[in-house]
Amino acid sequence: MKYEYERIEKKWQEIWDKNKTFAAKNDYTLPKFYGLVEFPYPSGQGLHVGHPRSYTAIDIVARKKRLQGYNVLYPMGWDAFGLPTENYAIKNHIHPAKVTENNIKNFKRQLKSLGFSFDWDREVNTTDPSYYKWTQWIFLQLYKNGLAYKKKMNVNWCTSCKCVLANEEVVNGVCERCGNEVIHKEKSQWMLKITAYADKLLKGLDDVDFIDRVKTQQRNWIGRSYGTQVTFKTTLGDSFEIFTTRADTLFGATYCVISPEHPLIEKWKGSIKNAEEVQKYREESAKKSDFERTELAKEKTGVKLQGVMAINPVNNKEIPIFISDYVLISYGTGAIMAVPAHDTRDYEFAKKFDIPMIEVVAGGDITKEAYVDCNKGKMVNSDFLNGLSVDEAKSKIQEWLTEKGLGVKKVNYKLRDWVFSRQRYWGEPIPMVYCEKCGYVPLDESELPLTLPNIDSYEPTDTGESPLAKIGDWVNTTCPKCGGHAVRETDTMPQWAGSSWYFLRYCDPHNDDALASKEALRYWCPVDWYNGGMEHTTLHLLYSRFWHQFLFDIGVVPNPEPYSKRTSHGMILGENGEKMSKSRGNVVNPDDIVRDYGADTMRVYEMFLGDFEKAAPWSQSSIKGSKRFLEKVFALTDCLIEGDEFRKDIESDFHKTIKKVTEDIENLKMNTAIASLMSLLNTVLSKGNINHAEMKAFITLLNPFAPHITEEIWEICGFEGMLNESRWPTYEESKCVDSSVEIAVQVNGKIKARIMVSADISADDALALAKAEKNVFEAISGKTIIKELYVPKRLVNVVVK
RNA sequence: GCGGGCGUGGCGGAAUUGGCAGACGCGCCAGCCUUAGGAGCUGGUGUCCUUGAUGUGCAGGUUCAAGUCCUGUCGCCCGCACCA
Repeated sequence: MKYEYERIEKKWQEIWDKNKTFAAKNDYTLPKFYGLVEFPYPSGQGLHVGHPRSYTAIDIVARKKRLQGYNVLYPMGWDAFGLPTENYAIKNHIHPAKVTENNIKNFKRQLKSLGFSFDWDREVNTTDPSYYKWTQWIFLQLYKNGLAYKKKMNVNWCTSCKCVLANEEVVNGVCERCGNEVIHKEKSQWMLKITAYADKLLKGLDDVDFIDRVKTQQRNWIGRSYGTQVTFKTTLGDSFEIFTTRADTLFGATYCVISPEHPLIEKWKGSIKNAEEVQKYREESAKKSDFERTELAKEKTGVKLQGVMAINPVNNKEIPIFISDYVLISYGTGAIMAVPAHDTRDYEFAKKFDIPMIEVVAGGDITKEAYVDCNKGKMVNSDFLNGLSVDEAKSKIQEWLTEKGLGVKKVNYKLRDWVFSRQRYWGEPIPMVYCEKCGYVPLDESELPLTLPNIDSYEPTDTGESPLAKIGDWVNTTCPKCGGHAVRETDTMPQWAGSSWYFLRYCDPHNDDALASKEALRYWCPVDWYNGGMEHTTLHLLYSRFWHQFLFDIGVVPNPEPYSKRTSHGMILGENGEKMSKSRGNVVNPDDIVRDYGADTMRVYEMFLGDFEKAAPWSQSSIKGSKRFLEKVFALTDCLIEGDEFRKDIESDFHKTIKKVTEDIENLKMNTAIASLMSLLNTVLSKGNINHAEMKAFITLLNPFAPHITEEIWEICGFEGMLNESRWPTYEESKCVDSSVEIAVQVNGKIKARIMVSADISADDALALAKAEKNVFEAISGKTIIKELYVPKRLVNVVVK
């Protein structure tokens, strides 16, 4: 019989749709499994072959779990707010809502054509007012708990999107989305106080099963460091604070540096003799974009302040103060003490400005370079610290500073608060109004959702105001507090808002009274397994953990952490090994693959093409291998024979494969799971036929990977019911071993022979058999045996001299 | 610079975690079938000269035994990037 994938796949997709085969049950007594993949942004380009890599992998897990008796929730939805849609809408004069609707339709068709077992009854859409009502509700809770605030600040401004970006959205000084220049602009923005959760976000990582690189990346991003905040007095009679992790080197501090944005400069204006020069430097660094600033990072610049000196608290020596943009206003106190002998940046700066150095840790050669990694050295030139190790000196100086009230222990983070407002149309309106009398006032929860007004023109403005600002009817409103005139906030939320909690909505997607019922959340949360891209580690993944921990703190969700387990897939590259992109012309369209090879082949191929976690190039010729495999599997229906048990001679092959596939799926080793199924198929084919028991086991194991063809074979064979209602096969450990095995015989570690022995042979017998082999006998005769080893089921090694 | 990861046939990749390197697939070669093959089937396929040597980026080391562990070194990828 010919393998007609097109007919078979269409047939089963319709049956699954009609029967709602994969709808999660609302029976909260069953053991549950919640598998999650990142819901896509429905772009105009349609599905990328990268999407199915992640979706197929968790689909395989979900389908296996169902066969193992779990109540499985495997949902799908649309992260549909966002700039590309808005830009497309502007260009083509179609409303973004309409563009979104069309794109979703196309995405949904594509996803369905791949046979994913999503529960389509729970589909969510972040642009649906009944959904973003709850996104806005969460924002109000954040506001009421002091975690949302408005602040005038220097923000990242994308010159092309005409919109503010979060720090996480600026990549190498350019806009993450469009690649255009990002500059600094002073604007008043809504901020979310993610820094208040820095410690919780770090601590939570200890309790979850995330792959290490995700944990490490989040830890580095949060960037906690322990140090000391030290007070430096100045010759003007005032003082300022610096932050250092190396208080032990205080005696080596020969100057201080403050950031160009530091408020002290304004304060000292009257006393600074070179005010003009200083002002010029400040203006220059303000003009620099992030990109320029990092580019120029190699050569240090700065200006010495004339007329004010800092006083080193440990020895009361006067040292100069510089301003330089290598000190960031956003980290620590925006001021540092510089120890050129033991810090490479300070060293470089001191060389350029000819500032003296004092070695305070012996062991390096400071005429050549800064001695930074000096844990082995002893303190010198440091008065009461002399002779101590660095660690000893750290605690001693800390004690001393505390006693004199000159320095306190301090923890600093690299993490910044989250810039939450965007000056664009296609996002959730922020449910706040501004009243002249009352200031910012939150909308009453009963007013939610605050829907986006339907307008004709949503072009961004050059002034940096949201397009919503132009709609008088919408903007002008009354103050919920005093009833007087007020104006609405016209900025919208960033795309990350809707995706920060979507997995909660899947639990109970049609609830009008809450983001989801308590019962549903208690049953389904946390997500048991979440797979997604590494690129979201410090964006979506971190943001959603923050929101979730907050929702836990206010009693909305039952667990502090949203995801028990997080894995990540590698990218699928173009055939030439480069990233797939339109401009490189190496894009593969999933529709073409489904049409030419079938969904099952596509699924098997994407799982077989390499290590799941690593990037792998697409290979059009390799797909054929997966197609051939499925064709051979289908042809098994022509050689089916009776038999309700595995035949003895191939029984262990089946048990071993069941074990391997079962374990490999849990470890995302889909490539080796498929390889073992291919091997088993080859074994069966060499026998010439397959019996009922063997067929059932084989196609059940293959079902999660290739669901359509296996369901069809089940029907052709006349097995009872449907495959998706059957059970995952089990194995017996005792039957996974062969009774006799081939072992290698080595003499001095070199292979001389291979012999068949029974699996439970004794060491003595194995050695005796081995030494009787001709090659072995010749190699050892006349020599002294020093050592004899037998590694059960592996090898024998005879060591001679 | 810091952090994470990786180097195995012509290619994608396996290797029970120290125990027969190259599973499985692609490609390639030969044969069969065919008017034909970008189809199918069978067999072969790390390298080198036949015997049997050799082989996991390179150089050392530990061990009866190293792709796997240790030291050094070279190269590549990802993330962060003046975080004091």
